[in-house]
Amino acid sequence: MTPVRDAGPDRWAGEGAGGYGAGSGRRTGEGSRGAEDVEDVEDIVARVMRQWQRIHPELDTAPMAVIGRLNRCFLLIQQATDAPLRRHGLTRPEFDVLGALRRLDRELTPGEIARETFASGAAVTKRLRLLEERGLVTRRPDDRDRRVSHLSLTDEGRALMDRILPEQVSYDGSLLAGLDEERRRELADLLGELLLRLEGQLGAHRF
Amino acid sequence: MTPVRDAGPDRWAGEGAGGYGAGSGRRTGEGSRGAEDVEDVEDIVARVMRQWQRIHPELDTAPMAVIGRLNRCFLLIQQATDAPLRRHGLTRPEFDVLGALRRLDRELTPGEIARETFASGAAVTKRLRLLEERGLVTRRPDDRDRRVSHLSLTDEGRALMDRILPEQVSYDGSLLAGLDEERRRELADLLGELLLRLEGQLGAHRF
DNA sequence: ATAAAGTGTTTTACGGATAAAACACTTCTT
DNA sequence: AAGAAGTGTTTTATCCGTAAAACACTTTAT
Repeated sequence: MTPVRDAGPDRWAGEGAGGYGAGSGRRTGEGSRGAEDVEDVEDIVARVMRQWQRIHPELDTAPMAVIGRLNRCFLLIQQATDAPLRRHGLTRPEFDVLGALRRLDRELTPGEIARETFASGAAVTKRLRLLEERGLVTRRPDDRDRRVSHLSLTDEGRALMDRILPEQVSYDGSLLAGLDEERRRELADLLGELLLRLEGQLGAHRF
Repeated sequence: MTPVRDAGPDRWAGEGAGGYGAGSGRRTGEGSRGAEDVEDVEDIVARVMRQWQRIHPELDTAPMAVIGRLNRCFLLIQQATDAPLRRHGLTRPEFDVLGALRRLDRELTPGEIARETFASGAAVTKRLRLLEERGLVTRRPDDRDRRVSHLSLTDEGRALMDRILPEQVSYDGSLLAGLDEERRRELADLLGELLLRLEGQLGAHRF
């Protein structure tokens, strides 16, 4: 299972540089030789930072080094990981819904699913309709409160999820293959710290 | 300039957990005390990993620690940084177009802008129309090849960009405020390494 | 008991992005 | 000098997500 592109006529990347414009894919090096570890190759974000530095020499572009790269990594990873999902006929948001139902391993209301997957109620309504039509989830009315219903995976939905998840995780692992064990751990830790801070600052309004 | 939420009736986060479902914002700790550094608070991704571990004890969830957090950080940051842009009447993709024109500091064709901002040609066409109508960019026909035109910033467009960019960068800096200098550098380095590998694997088809 | 307020979900209107097709040229080939 | 291929850009049809409104209740207050 090798990470390959998804292709598509007009499109190639996942839309939106996200950061400060990102850059073209053209590499700096000349004739591409074997796997000679050149070590002075520049990633897209470094190139963009250099461009900005030239225009605004007084500007401290340091934040781009983190945020820009985060954006760009996300976009590349997102694009890569969407492909295997699509092969199973699922979009990522749909996968997220099924995933929430599977990992919490109980019935969920549409509202709970929305909160769990960080989606709007409206979006969840639509996804559930589709997933229900495809026989992956079922709905059971609440008998106390007739506004709400309880959703759960069908046997087929659960089977699909149990088939896809390990694939997806190991595919993700292959994307990280370039980094050794130690660095992956460091990266995970640093991102975890950042995430915790961000949740504190930005996610404060969720409770 | 404090990082605040964007609000919006139905919505709150930026849609799409991106990863393996992410989790609700409910913190694990009990009564929220002062700023006592509890240190054993769990981020959303850790919670989700724990949930999966319970369902599939044999599954190696390690990749989620990186990819899931990357996704989640991206989403939170994206949501946060879009707000100041919107206050200037710009969407992020529009900002990316203006940014490309500013930092490359020369005329660009629609195709070049598309490659530079990782957008589809169709999307760029629309954005350029809007930006042109707003007087932020101008179009000059090529006189060799009548298919192409050359775009550049108007004085107003350049002024806007020069006003916004430092704001945006320092805003981004404030999002990273939780991490000390050393960790920011480490994070930038690790992400840079990852990005380079990803570009090699996934971006191979761009040249 | 009834009205007012609140909550959970769905519907509607609309904007933005995409894939594919259509255009409008330019550049090769013979 | 045509005709065929290729290239850069725009248009079209369609999908998907959101914000806001609408529903369909339940709960609270009087």
